[in-house]
Amino acid sequence: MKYDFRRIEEKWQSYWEKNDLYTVSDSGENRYYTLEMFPYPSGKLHMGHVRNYSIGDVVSRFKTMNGSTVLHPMGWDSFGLPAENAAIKNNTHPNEWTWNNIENMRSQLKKLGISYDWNREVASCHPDYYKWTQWLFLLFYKNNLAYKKRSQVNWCPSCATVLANEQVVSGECERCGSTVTKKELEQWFFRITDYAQRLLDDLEKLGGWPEKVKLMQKNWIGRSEGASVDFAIEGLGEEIRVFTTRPDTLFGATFMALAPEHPLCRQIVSGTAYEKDFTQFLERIKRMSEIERTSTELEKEGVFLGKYAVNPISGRKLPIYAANYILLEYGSGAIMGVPAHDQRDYEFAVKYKLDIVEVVRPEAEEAAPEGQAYEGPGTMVNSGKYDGMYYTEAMDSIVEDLERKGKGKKEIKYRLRDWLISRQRYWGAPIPIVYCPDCGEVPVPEKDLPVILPIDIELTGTGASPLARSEKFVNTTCPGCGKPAKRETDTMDTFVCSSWYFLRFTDPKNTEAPFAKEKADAWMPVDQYIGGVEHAILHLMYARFFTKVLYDLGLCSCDEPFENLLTQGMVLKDGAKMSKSKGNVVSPEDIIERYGADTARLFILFAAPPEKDLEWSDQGVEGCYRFLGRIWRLVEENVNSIKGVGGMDRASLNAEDREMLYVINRTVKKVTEDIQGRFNFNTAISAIMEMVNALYQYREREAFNPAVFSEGVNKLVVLMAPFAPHITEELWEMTGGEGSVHRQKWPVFDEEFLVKDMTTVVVQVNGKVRSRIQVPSGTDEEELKGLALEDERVKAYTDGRSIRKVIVVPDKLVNVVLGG
RNA sequence: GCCGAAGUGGUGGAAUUGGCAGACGCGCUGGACUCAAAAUCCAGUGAGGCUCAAACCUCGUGUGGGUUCAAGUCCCACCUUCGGCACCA
Repeated sequence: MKYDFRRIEEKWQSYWEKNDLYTVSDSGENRYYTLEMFPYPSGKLHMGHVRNYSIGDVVSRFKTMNGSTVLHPMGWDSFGLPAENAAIKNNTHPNEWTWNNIENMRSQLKKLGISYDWNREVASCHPDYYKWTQWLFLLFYKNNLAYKKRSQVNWCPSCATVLANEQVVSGECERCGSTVTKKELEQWFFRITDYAQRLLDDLEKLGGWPEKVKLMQKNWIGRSEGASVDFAIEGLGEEIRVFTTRPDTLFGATFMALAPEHPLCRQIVSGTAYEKDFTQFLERIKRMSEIERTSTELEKEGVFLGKYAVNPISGRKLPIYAANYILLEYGSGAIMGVPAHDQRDYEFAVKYKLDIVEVVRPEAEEAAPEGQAYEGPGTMVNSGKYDGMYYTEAMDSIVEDLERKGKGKKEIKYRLRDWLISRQRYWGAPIPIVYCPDCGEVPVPEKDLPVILPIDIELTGTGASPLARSEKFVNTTCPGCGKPAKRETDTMDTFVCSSWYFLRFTDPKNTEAPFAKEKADAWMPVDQYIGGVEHAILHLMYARFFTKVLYDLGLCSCDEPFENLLTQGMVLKDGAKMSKSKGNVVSPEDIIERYGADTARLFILFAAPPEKDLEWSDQGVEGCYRFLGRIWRLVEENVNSIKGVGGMDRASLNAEDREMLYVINRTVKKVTEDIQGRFNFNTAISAIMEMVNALYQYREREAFNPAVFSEGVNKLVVLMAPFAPHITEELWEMTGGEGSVHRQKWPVFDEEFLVKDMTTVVVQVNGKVRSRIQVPSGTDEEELKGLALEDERVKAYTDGRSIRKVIVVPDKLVNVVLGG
């Protein structure tokens, strides 16, 4: 009988479904939560999905077989722009398009044979889900963590929506690549900056996260320690507040620079001869795109505003400029210019012929650079009473003096900004707020949730949000006074929906709350989270933020959502990411059709360790298919010598039987360690391949022991089960196994067979391998040394030469070091 | 510019704590089976030298140095590729 993967895979998939094999109960022992990042339902699985879910499935099945009760759910991150774009393009409705895609992808996932508990499926675009996304918004709102403000925001002209900072990639829209511009709008924000320090500190708790991801988050949060300093403006009752990380260089400040959009600029020039120049400058800056504006290449430029500020300690008068390299959003949008010790200020000072005053002198005279700023450590000069202090000492001292005068204080700034969550798009969770002419901004009462996203709308793809044009949606009554009012028409960023889905999976059908605390506490945190590294900042930071807020408000008992994180590499073809435009896409459907899901999974796990990029190889797939065929034949052709064979009689085992048992047990050990300790599925699979080769050889022997062979085949089928779940079910049944192979206990190795009687010890002379000797295991150092020196091959080298020393590593190696 | 990761045969990759470099797979070569092919099975396969053959010898993990009895692995300098951040004061 041939290996008929189609028949086998269909048979067992329906068996699993009929027998609820993967339905998990909340009350199980040793709870373990495996989670793969839920997909956007684009319509078709790609190889990245296959890789992600195959990894998660091995972990889940392995944990289950090791006695854990495993929660392994799947759902859909199903709000978002592509649905709208596709709907306009194909003249369908986002709702219809999305649900069709979900249908398709679910059936593809089932064909892959992943062990999901489908009873827990959620979709973020379903009212039963987004009701609670809205509920959480209101929770944030009530706790002053959601607020609306007018601000300069990133605007994508093509998507006609605002973007979060995190969604702007080098000045371009993450989604469509259009140049992002700035726009001043009223927008909703989440106060993630309140959590900046905790998000940073708690990275240390995440021992199971890759260092790389933690570092990326750390850089993104961007904590800088420094001081704020207030400079009085001469002839104007105002002060300029600056932020600096180098308060020690206060005496080196020779000018002030403000962001052109800084409100003080207008105030300073208002009604003066400088107003015209400034206005022209500001207009020019505003016309520039985000990329141009923030490019390091851009020449530093500014205009003098006609007034001076006063250094609060030295009393020096500093001309005030508006400068293009100062960002309104960072710090206080203003700086003190210290040309001698900041490269940017230096360039600006050279251009406008401003003074350059050295205040920090490097230890070694020659270390002071020519024609650029010195940003390193040193001793204070030209700084009055601070002269001679080491710069760190001067920092403390100057800040103390500023504090005493009420002109400054220690301060910590973060690069992280508040999270802009409103979008002027249709296909998202409506923000549950009503605007009443009398009561103002009113949250929708909990009992009125969800605010249903209307399905009967018109999508044109241009202009304002489609919701804004839906009279039926917009016009409502005020929950407070009952008079006519208007709904908020912005929807939430889809990252809001995906910031809590892992909690919903613990209690997916709850109609009273987003999730019950006991249920969340029973499963959370996620023991193993798996997904692409592209979410290292956005999703993972937002999910951490949400979890911390929910923890603070008593909704759950964990304050970090993901205990262990595995970031998988990309699937490449010909060295490049698979993409339609490159025409190098390999479709999972085709591979499953030709070789079966087991082969597809096996290849993708075998070709590379999970965190590295994986090069797709059609021939590699063939190889894995051949390997499954080899296992199939090994079992099928010998089924009679496997079935009904009694237990092993240990007393009657010969050396060859023991060698076979050594391989079997070594394989069990290695596969176990490779899966649980390091997720190195590639080496686990290669160890199984070696065992299969050994079993074939053992079977060829005339006097093979059926009990030993049967033992080997039995272990083989169980070890392969997490990788190739269908074929192993069939083989398990064929060899007379009871129940599902996936309900079997994970094998344990027998220490007895791992101890070999004889060991090969390598003998080196001066570090080069010259011989090998067979010795009883555990031979002591002295004896090994003697045996090595007596060896004929070794003697040929040592003859007539003095032996300086002999290094002995028992059971492994002897190195004879010759003198002279 | 700053931060980080990686570089091993023809190829994907092994080598887990400094201890036999190249496991396993792919490809290739030869053989068996076959009328033939496919499939399958068996053997070989880092480079070079020596040899009828085997044994054996030399070189070899991006480059150059170093530490060590012993280095793909540790240290220093550099090159290349990839990823993240980027006028963040």
